[in-house]
Amino acid sequence: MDFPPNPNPDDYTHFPHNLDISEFQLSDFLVLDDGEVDSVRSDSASQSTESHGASGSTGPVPVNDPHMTAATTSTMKCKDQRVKRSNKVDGGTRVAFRTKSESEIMDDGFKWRKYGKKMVKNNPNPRNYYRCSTRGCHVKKRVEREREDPSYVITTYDGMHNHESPCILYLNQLPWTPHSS
DNA sequence: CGACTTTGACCCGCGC
DNA sequence: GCGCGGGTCAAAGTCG
Repeated sequence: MDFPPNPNPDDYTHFPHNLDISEFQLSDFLVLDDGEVDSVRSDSASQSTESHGASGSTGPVPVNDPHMTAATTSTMKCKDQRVKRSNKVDGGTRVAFRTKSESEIMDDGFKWRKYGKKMVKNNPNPRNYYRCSTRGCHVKKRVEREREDPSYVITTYDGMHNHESPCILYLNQLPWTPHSS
């Protein structure tokens, strides 16, 4: 078995701890009007510390988002109509991360295959579509740069992985890892 | 040669 | 009903 993909050790030692990151659960606020978005996010923030980070990569982990801009919320609200259609995704779990990174490739330990690229309205930057390349796993993610500040990358995960990260599997095989017991 | 990326076409839901 | 826009498909090209 090959070493799991992690080509950007300088950018991320492990997803996504040392990033300037913000995250939110789209399913929580997409259906809301402008005025309600903040209150919901603030409410979600109270849960965030318990489930710190998303190193598990799959669970919804809403946090308060000091970086969230009006532009971001408007962009996300545009997705509302698509969400209604794509709610059939596995598990219905949808989590988005907003990270400050020069690279659009968020290495979260899983292996992704790109299946589409699209220019979206109100954003000069293309949106990329990825699907988990593990057989039987239908998790998808969208990656796009924020229009207002291209140094931020918005990554949206759809669905739950039905397998361990190749990273975890590899670590489990190592004799010194605590997972091996 | 298999896995992956690219990219134009197509499909579908929504608003007007 | 029609046009628009987002999401997906699939063929062709690329790479290791």
